[in-house]
Amino acid sequence: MVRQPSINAQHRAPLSTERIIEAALRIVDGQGLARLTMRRLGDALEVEAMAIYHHLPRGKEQLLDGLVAHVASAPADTAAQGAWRDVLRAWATDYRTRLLTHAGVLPLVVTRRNPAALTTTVASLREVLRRGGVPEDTAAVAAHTLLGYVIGHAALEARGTVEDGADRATDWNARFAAGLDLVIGGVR
Amino acid sequence: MVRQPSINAQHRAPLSTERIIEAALRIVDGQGLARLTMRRLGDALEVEAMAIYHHLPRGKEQLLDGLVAHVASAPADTAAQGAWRDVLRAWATDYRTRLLTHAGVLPLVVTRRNPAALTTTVASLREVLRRGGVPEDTAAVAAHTLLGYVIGHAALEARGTVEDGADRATDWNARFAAGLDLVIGGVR
DNA sequence: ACCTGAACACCGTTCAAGT
DNA sequence: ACCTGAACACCGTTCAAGT
Repeated sequence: MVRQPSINAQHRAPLSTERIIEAALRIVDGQGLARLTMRRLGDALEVEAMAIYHHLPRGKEQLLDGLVAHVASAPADTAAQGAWRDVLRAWATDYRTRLLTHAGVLPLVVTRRNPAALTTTVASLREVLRRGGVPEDTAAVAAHTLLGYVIGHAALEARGTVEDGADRATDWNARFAAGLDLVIGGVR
Repeated sequence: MVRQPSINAQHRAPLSTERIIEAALRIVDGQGLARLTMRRLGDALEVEAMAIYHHLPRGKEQLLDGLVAHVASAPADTAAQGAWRDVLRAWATDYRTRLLTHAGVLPLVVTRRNPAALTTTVASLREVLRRGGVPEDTAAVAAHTLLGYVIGHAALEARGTVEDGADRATDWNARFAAGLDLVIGGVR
C-alpha cells in the first residue's frame, strides 16, 4: 500500500527554487528588502526556514542572487523589426517599469557580483545597435551608457529625489523619456 | 582639584557624530557594508556599541543616512569659470571616483529615502546649466540625466559587469568618458 | 552629559534527526 | 529526498545603572 502524503503535503505545492524566489520577491515588493528573512520566507511558504537550504544550499546569498537574476535579466528583443532607436526606447521603458516595480531589489542589482544577469541584458543592447548598423565601438559605449542611465534614473526615482522646493511635482515619466531621447539621440 | 579623566578618555578623542561616520565609512570601504555592525563600529571607536546611540538616537538608520549624506552630497562648482560642459565633465569625473571609492555605500545611495544628499547635488548641476544659458526645462532634464548616468555607470562598474567573453578587459575609464561625452554632448 | 552591562527579541546557519 | 527542531553565534535596540 502506498503511503499517504500528509495533509500538509497535499494542499500545498512542493517547494522549488522558483516558488522560493517568487515568494521572496513578493515579500520584498510588499514589505521591503529589510523584512526578507529566511524565517519569514519559510512562513510564507508554509515551511520551516531550514527547508529552504535544501533548494538553495548557499542560503541567503543564493536567494539574493536569484532575485537579481529574476529582475535584472530582461534582454531587448534583438529580433524586433523597426528602427533600432525605437527598439531601444521600448526596451528602456519596459526595463524602467520592471526596476520600479521591484524597487526593493535595486540595491542588490547595483552591487551584487552576479555578472550573468546584467551581462545578457547589455549584450542584447549591443546586438540591437550592431544590427542597426552602429559601429562596434560606438555600440559598446552606447549599450553601457543606456543601461547605466536607466538603472541610475530608476534609482533616483525610487528615492523620490525632489529637486525643487516648488509646488509642481516632478513628472518622472516625462523626465525619463526626455533623458532617454537625449541618450539615444546622442548615439551616431 | 579637577578630576582626572580616565586613561582611556585621555588617549582617545571624544566620540562625535563625525568620528562615528568616518569610522563607519572605513569599515564599509575596507570590509563591505554587510560587516558594518553597531558592535564592530563600537570596537573600532574603542567604545561600547551602546555609546553610539547617544550621538545617533535613531541608531543604525541614522548611521546609514549619515553615510549617504557623506558620500553622495558633492555638488558641482557653480562658481567655476569656463564652459559649462567642462565644468560638468569635471564634476562627473570626480563624482564617479567618489562613488567607486565608497562602492560599499552605493546600495544605500540608491534606495535610501534621504532627499537632502542628492537634492543639493542635482540642484548644483541645474545651476551650472542655467548659468551656461541652457533653458530651464532642458537644464532640469539634463541635470537628472547626467546624475542618473553617473550613478548607474558607477553601479555597473562596481559590479564589474563583463560583457564580452573575450580577453581584452573593459577599459572603464575610457567607456565612462565616452558615455559622458554622449550625454553632455546631447544637451542643446 | 556620556558611557556601560545586562537583557530581549530577533537573525543566518549547522547539524543530527525524523519520515 | 525532503523537511524539522534544537542549538550556536551573532544582530539591533531598550533600559537601568554608573561616573
